[in-house]
Amino acid sequence: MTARSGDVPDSLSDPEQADRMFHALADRTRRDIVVRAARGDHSVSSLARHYPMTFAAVQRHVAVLERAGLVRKEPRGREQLVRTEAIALRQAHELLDRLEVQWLERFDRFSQELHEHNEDQ
Amino acid sequence: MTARSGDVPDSLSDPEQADRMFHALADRTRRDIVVRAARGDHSVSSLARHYPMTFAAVQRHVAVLERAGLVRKEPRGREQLVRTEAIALRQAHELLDRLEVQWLERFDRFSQELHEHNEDQ
DNA sequence: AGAACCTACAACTAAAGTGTTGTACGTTGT
DNA sequence: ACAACGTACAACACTTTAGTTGTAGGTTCT
Repeated sequence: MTARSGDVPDSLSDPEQADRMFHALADRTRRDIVVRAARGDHSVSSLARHYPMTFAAVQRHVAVLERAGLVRKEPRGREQLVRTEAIALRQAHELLDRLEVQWLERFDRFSQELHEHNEDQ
Repeated sequence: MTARSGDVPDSLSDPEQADRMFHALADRTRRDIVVRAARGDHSVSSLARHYPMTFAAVQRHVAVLERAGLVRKEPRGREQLVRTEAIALRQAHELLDRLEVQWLERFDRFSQELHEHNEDQ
């Protein structure tokens, strides 16, 4: 077995997973759900009460977050408790790191060249 | 004047700007453009040669990145040089930080409670 | 001037995202 | 058993997005 059930999808090596992750974060309601579900467990319907939309709409938002690996649902009697998956947020962090590192490398090259020019004077 | 021309939009306090930023990153081609434009300046058409789509399509991707504040176009003769805006990437970082911090706070409370339980034994 | 190149933008099609309502089914509690 | 609650999911309408092609205008170079 290469992956346990419940493992977080790998957004670092799978571009489509990265797509899903950033897309999931590109919505105000979904970001708010991530924050609430990070503070503590909430059922889908208790989450739904905070937003100006139907339960079904919030249910779909949670599904988007779940497919992105940002959130996990755990059945608890008749309700589903939603929990934020911290590992996925770290992955998003590392993805941004990679983009930023590229920039810094270029910045370093640039300032190095600048330095060499100054030495010529 | 409260904002200079060329300032990066504030994705931290403006939810719609955060939407634009994450949405811009939720596409493989656009992430790749960010990386290339971070390594060095590229015209839109030189960027376009790397992707299996028309120049117009890539031009639109650059426009999405530009509206998100992730990239900046600078006219250079007949071409437009695309440069990655590092500040915007930092803002995305900080947005993720906020989400993660919420989780860590909850984790701290949880481990604190756990600790108190252990002390009872 | 004229050819080649880069960009800007409108119009169009196809696909995906977001919300709604309605229906169905398991769970809880009286 | 029955009502109330929580969830799942399909069908539908509307909007947005991603790609295409076509047209037009400015720049570079001979």
